Amino acid sequence: MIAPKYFRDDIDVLKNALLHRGEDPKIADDIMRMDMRLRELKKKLDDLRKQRNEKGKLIPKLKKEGKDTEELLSELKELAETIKSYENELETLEEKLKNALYRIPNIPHESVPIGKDETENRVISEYKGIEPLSQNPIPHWEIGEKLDIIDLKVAANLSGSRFYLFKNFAAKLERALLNFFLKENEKKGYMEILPPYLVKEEILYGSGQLPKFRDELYKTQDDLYLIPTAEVPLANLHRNEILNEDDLPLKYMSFTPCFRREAGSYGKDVRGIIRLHQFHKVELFKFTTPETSYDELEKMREDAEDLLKKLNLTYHVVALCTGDLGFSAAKTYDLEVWAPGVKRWLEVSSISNTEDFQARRTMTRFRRKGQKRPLYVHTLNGSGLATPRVFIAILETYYKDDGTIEIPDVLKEFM
RNA sequence: GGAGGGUUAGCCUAAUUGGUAAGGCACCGGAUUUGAAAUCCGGCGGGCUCUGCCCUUGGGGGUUCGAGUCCCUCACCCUCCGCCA
Repeated sequence: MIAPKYFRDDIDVLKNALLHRGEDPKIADDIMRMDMRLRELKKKLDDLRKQRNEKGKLIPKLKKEGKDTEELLSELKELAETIKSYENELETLEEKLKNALYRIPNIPHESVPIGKDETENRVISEYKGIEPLSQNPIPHWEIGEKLDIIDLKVAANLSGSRFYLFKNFAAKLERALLNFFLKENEKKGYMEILPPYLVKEEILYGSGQLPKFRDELYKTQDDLYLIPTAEVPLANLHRNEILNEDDLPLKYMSFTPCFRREAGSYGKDVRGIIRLHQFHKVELFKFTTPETSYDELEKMREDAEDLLKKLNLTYHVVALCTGDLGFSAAKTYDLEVWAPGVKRWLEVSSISNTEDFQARRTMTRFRRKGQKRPLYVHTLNGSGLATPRVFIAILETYYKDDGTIEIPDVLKEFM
């Protein structure tokens, strides 16, 4: 959530940010107008409440002295009604302002390239892994069928399209990958959290999925939502807390399934297991101070890259442009792995600094030594990493023409 | 699902028939000290346009001039019963 007070002097900063993201900048005017009226109302209410408190204290005093309180009581009754009506107006306005603010995306960092959509993203580095072991790499679904380890037909019978079912070697390889990720990340100081997979609505407001992306979420009859990523529970881990500066940065990771409705992606990635309603991911998450968050972003990117390097896979790093940036992010790197069978770059990690955007929504703060006022932390998230997309790259890269799959060395202990 | 008990600032604990949240511990800063302990002073929920004011007793609502206190409702925790991997 953005803070209106930062734009009081220069509303164009906000308008430009909205423009670069492809949003209507007009909403900025509405917000500043509401912000101004809100402050007026608060001031007015403060004064009225002060009057009420001061005069109310006189009542027991007058009674003790045996004096008549009737006149004062009727005055106070009127005052109470005035206060009530201002309170009603304030409440309505706060609701309206919050509603508007909840729908404003984060302000892009100055280093983010300006662009309208994903075509203007920038590839900033490329890592060359092992050459495909097959002369003529084939798509993972063909490998899966040949070896009888992926059964999309049964998955469709059980759950419909965009679900997968792994058998035997495939099931083991996916599990090995996830265990490998967890072990490597733990070495880098991320503490493992196993969170609930069902969360309350307000938790999704905190991380930024709601109110704008309701269509992407599965909701249960008890008004709990299936998490689309472990970022959701992790971002809310220290909700309403004031952390110690000495404890920062806090580094967490979670392995969870991720559930996404993928509404509006009909006809996209229909073959194979590239786009799914359920997949698995190890998520990395950090709570940092404002001045270290961009260094921590680079470190998190290196941590995620390290996993792909150890698997010896070809990948590149993409700096997202303003038009392709996610709602909560101020800056994002995508890691895309090369899948030689489908001949495509597949996004396996999206690493973002949300600055204080989520912290404002979740009220996650820290106190600096010797300072009274608590400050908002910065939060960062990134996959480290997601299956089965990494699985796809491994299958298509390590499949040999003799019909066997070589297992990367680092995975052997997990098989 | 049913019955009962509970929730006051990081923790612990008060608050006459309803009168405007009192203390303790811990922690932080300062004084004192060769240093430490002890002691003393100050701070120790949040916000603001900050000499001051407003809000804050699990959340929301109601009664009232005024609610920690009375009423309704929800959440969470504990105990027991039932069901259950």
